[in-house]
Amino acid sequence: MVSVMTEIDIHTQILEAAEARFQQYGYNKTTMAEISRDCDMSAANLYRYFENKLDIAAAISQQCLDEKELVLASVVHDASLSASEKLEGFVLEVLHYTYNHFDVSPKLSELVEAMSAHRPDMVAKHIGSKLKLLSELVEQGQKSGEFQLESVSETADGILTAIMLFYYPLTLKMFPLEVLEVKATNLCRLLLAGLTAR
Amino acid sequence: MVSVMTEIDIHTQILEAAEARFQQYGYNKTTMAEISRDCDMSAANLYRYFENKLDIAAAISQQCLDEKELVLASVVHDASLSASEKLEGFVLEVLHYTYNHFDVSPKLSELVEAMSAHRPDMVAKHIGSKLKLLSELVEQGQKSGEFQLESVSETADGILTAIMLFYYPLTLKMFPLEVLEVKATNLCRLLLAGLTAR
DNA sequence: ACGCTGAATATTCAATTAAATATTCAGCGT
DNA sequence: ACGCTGAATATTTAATTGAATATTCAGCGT
Repeated sequence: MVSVMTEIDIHTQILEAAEARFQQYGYNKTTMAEISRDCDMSAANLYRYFENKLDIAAAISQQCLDEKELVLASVVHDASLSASEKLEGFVLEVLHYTYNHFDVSPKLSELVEAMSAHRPDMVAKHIGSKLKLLSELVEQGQKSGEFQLESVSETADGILTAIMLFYYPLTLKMFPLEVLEVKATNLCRLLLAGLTAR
Repeated sequence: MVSVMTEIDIHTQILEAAEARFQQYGYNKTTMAEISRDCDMSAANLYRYFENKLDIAAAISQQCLDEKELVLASVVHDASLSASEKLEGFVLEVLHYTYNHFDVSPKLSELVEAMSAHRPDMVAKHIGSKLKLLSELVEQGQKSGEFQLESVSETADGILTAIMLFYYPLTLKMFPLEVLEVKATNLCRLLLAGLTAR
């Protein structure tokens, strides 16, 4: 039992050390030796807890995505918001989350690159989660009579397609945040005009 | 007069030779020597007609964008289409145009990269043109009573934001064409639901 | 036996240099 | 003088190799 506890601790210890390094120096520039040193162990010992460096990055990235999904879920499940407010909150949350991530610690984009290249399933799963959340949101709006639409899944897919722009760092660097916020707001108004029952 | 004619011919001769090379081997791999050889002249002589290699690429890219804008304009100005049909045509045209470009001759993406990196104004101008076309489309729909909306410019901006996805080669390679077409259709339905007067 | 390490090996990265290419220019033929 | 070229120069790309890093593994201490 004690050994199990210890293993879990070491896992998280490694992840925390690695995350700090990735954040400050980026995925590519941090070495297994540095991570192991931060944990007072040999580099070889890291491999008793993770298959390889990419798996460490994947675990950290997964935490990140889980956290993001949690934030978005809290918007979708916030009982104090109307469906329209939820949609706008969802879109702005996506924009701000992505924007802050690449503004505060641009080094983390290396993690995105690595996962996109070597763990495409993870990215696909995340997209699926967001699609599910949007479906919930749309269905709630429909059930409450606030929205009026033909197909929940097609509508959710359409919304996700429309907000894809806010996931691309390239685009996000083309405009200042205020402009992006205006674009997000314009887009929401457009979408809501079609969804809202009249 | 004869010399002027000749100069124009040489210009187009160079552009055609370069375009063929760029299409087959890509921008990066074609050399000024090869282009000049195709035109039966020295490499030095190319510089009497274009400042540098990038300018040749820019001229070709501009032709390409002009052509694309012409196609989109023909959709917007097609009197036989309703405003809704124009919007759907516009979106599908963008999708197909981009898709075919990178499917038929993926090497041309090197031109896009080069222009994005070194001629950002060109890209911005093209976005502006599309925004103008969408504004026309929206305004026509409003004038005819088919659409009902608050602001033409904000609506056009929202639509352009929503269809940005269809400009990114990365995204286009994530899904097969049929899936993209479904996404485009879903998106159009969503947008039109909000625009169409009821 | 378990959890770890140091040293060995395999892979990746980075600095160096050689080669290819872009660009310039003095001067040739008309 | 005009339109062009070959050769010279500047810049970029590609190949090489040495160093750094990831990964493996035999074996040590408990």
